[in-house]
Amino acid sequence: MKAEKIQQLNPNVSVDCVIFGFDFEQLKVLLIEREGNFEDKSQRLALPGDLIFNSENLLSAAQRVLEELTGLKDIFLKQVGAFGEPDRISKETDKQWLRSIRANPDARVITIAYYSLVQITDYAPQANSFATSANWYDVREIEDLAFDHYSILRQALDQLRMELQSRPVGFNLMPPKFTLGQLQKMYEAILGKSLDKRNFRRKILKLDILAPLEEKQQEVSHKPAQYFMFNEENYNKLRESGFDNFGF
Amino acid sequence: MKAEKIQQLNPNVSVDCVIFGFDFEQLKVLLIEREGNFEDKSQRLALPGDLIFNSENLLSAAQRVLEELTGLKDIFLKQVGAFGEPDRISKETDKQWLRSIRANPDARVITIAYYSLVQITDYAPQANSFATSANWYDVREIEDLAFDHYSILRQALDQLRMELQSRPVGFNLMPPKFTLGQLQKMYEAILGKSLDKRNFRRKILKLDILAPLEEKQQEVSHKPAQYFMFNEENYNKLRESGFDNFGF
DNA sequence: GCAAAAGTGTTAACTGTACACCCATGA
DNA sequence: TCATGGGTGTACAGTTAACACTTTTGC
Repeated sequence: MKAEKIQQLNPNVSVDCVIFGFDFEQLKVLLIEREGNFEDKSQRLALPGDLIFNSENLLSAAQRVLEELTGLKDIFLKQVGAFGEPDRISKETDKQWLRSIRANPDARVITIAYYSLVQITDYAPQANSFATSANWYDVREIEDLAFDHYSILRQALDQLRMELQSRPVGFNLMPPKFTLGQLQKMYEAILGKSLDKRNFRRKILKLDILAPLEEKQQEVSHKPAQYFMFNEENYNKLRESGFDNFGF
Repeated sequence: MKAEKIQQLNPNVSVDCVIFGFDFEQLKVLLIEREGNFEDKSQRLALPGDLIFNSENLLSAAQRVLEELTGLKDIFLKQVGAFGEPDRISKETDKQWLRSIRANPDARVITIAYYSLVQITDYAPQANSFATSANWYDVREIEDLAFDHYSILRQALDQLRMELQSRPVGFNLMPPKFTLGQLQKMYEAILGKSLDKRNFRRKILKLDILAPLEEKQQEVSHKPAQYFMFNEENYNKLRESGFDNFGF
């Protein structure tokens, strides 16, 4: 590191990132595995997060920490909210772990959570810093996490579901070309319920944000599906304005 | 103050409260006026807010601070989010003011904003602490505030509008008995647009959360309106579940 | 009798939802 | 030929949105 102005960590404020991905089957979330002895595997897993520097804003801090811990760069993050019960760090294993990495392990910390959606295939997370690994986990299979991260995850998921009903956000999870069946599976994975195929297609197509490609699926053992891509212009327009009624 | 355990202020985390009220005409917000010399009146006005204690959770801190500054007690608050650009305290008048009241006036502060809705008639705000007065201001007339409070206010208002379309939240702003005309005015004040009377009534009544009273308006120089009150049971049910489609 | 807000229905367009069969492909 | 997911249309119910006149009261 060059002799830049000293980056001073703020002992009381951290950021945590809830990064969702989709593998055409299930909704996934990116978690880091921490060093140390944890009886329960769930306690070893945590959202990528760390203290902020005094000189950076919250969003940049979240982006920096995300990159440091997982290698993911330039991710669009959206704030979920602030979390910070005084007894947030009540689990003994978490206390021990903090003592091993922090200058001021007993400080009251409030954390600002952010969430994002990425295409899993675009990012190969790589652990750095105090994470021993960074991996995708099926959201449905997570029952607890370190600190209060489980409740942060739940709330981020709630917010994602809400957002999905008013904006075409979820499309971030899709690769550049995709089939309507894949898109529907994404909606189903996020909302946690199955949808009617015909109604889904009609509704999605009416938004006028998809453009069909010439290309079709190949080497699938069923009728090959049409590929689609986004009509970027209309897509962005709709992202800003939102739609009034888009409940499934 | 008794010899309780020492309450230690956290120098880096504050809370701010956006309290909305309705006077049957306009949407109001509760602001405190600060001591000191401010060229611009808008810079004298601020949201009620202050640093948190290390021992209290964020919500309790917001409730405590609100009571200290305005006398309002037991208000249900809802989190808007965290705000905290490093240059949040960029205005010279704000810096000076902080030096006059804070032990550590140059610390980086991030603030967690909360909002609420109250019946103006129920609360007579009384200034305390460093507020010289606490008063209701017409939201439409506010063009700027101290610190970054103006953008916090805008965001709280956006959230209130969104909430209003999915839950019967706004009803908190009404007194125990009210007319449908008054209720409609509240919706119009919050949403900032006028609504069709017949459609409004039909929609609201179908929610089945209002109960007509025997009583009618008196001494009004037009046809007296029926008074209504809430059907508490159905109202609470609907508050929890929300409604799918309630756009105006 | 006039001003002011209350109260009241209908229609047309649109939206949501439920539902079943044939098609193209690889194995 | 079978298994798999792709692709398609219709009918009914419910919801939205636009719109105008009569009523009751105080002055």
